[in-house]
Amino acid sequence: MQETLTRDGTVPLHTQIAEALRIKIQNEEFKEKENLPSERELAEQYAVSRMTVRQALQKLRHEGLIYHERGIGTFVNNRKIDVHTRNLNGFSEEMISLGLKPSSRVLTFQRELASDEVMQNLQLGAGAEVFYLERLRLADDEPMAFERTYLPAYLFPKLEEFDLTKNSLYQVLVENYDSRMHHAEEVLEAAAATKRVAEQLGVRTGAPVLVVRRIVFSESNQPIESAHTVYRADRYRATFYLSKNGA
Amino acid sequence: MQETLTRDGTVPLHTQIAEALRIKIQNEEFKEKENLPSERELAEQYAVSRMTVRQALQKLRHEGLIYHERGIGTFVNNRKIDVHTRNLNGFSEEMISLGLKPSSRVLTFQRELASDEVMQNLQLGAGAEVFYLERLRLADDEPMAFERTYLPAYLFPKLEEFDLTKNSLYQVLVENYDSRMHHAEEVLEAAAATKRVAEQLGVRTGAPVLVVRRIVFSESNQPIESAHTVYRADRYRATFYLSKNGA
DNA sequence: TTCCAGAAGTGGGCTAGACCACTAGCTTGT
DNA sequence: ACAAGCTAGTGGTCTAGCCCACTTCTGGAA
Repeated sequence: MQETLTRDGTVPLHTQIAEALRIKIQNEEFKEKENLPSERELAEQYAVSRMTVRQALQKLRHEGLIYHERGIGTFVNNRKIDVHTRNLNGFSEEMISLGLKPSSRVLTFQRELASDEVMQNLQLGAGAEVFYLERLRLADDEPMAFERTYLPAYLFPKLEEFDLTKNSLYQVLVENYDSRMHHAEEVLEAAAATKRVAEQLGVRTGAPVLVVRRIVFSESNQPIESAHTVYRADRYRATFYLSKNGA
Repeated sequence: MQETLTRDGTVPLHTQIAEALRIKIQNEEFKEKENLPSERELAEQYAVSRMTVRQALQKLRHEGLIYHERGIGTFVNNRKIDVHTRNLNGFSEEMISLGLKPSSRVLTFQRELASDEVMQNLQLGAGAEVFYLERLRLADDEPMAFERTYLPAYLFPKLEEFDLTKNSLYQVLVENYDSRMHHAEEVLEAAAATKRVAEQLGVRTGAPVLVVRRIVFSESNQPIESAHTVYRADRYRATFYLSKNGA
């Protein structure tokens, strides 16, 4: 049973193998035997070295899709479907994955001097300018969150020309500035809605809200965005997946 | 400059190398040149194969300590210190890492029939029994959180004999049942404090609180614990680190 | 029938090479 | 002075093996 891989060097073999296995896992093709073929079997099937197979498996293990048991084999992690694990996506992508229709109402969008807090978050020098974007985020046309976003102005020239009502901010950044987010720090806390936020969200003043502060970094660890999002507690909850050591 | 490793097979070489490099990074020994030696140099220094070095580096890269630039080299990620990233630790460990003194007041500790929700969370069958542990968690002798914990009774016989006022629950589980947590799912939401919780936490009824629901799994993906923790919003915030794809 | 030793199979670890794409700096020719 | 091309060095990928610790199964001895 020879599986075929593209060997023109455009896509690494271990990536192709990982993708192929990921699909088979999603289709539950291993469910009968409850486990994957051994590393040596896979190496033979794909006609690659065992090290390459191990590299592919490691990727899947890191994602929590599979786990190894020494001396026994490799197994599919049949944990309940990730209803929605919070990851490095923007609001739009997140709502879509939840089956909701995202939209935005831009309340403010201007270039301004960075405040001390923003300067520190974005690691900017004194006098640096930022884009300030204030949006009401809707899901199925109902208010879901109130968001304040700061972006270093020098990184995104002419950002003001884009329509952020329809487009995902992250999409604009990737497509027009080739700016990809790589990792982020988030701080979550509970708070009571202030008068202004309560009015926008359509809840009473003092109602509980979930506040998420997020700083997004590029691959070279440069801060790209600093955001402050206030979610309605009755409509939103954040799900995380935690793992030990990561190995 | 030959670095020495223990080669008796007790600790994998790549682990030793990763540890050695981690220490050097923390001591900022690479700061002058701003980068690490090349993989080939490291292989020579430690007298191992380059693949082994790469394995060590991959571990560090996963932790966000370093990053690679193709054709250039490997660099230390000089991001600000992780003040406190939420990870798979219990309350006690978390408070200690924050520099606070943890303690507990056990309000309830009994064996009981699992409710439907708990049954589902812990993947138990009908009629299964669980330990129910209700604790007020203190930091520096001030109320920080109100916690309800459920554990499958069949996994932890005689759990009732331990003093959970002084000891960390996770410590008891590891030391006495060899039960190690491997990963967890957490759901965070904001809420208003109920009367009972408010009294225990010493806040007014309706004050905002951060509710964390956590299910902890073993390495073989078996649910070990289901917890529901209500944190005072004015004393606690949760910090997470998010990364793309994990590669 | 029971028990135990061995064999076979598994993932974990490691080696000593190889070729590739990419970057930066140097050299050389204009 | 400048640009083009070369070269050395880097991480990315891959190979074809090897030994180890561990589990499970199986067949033979007690």
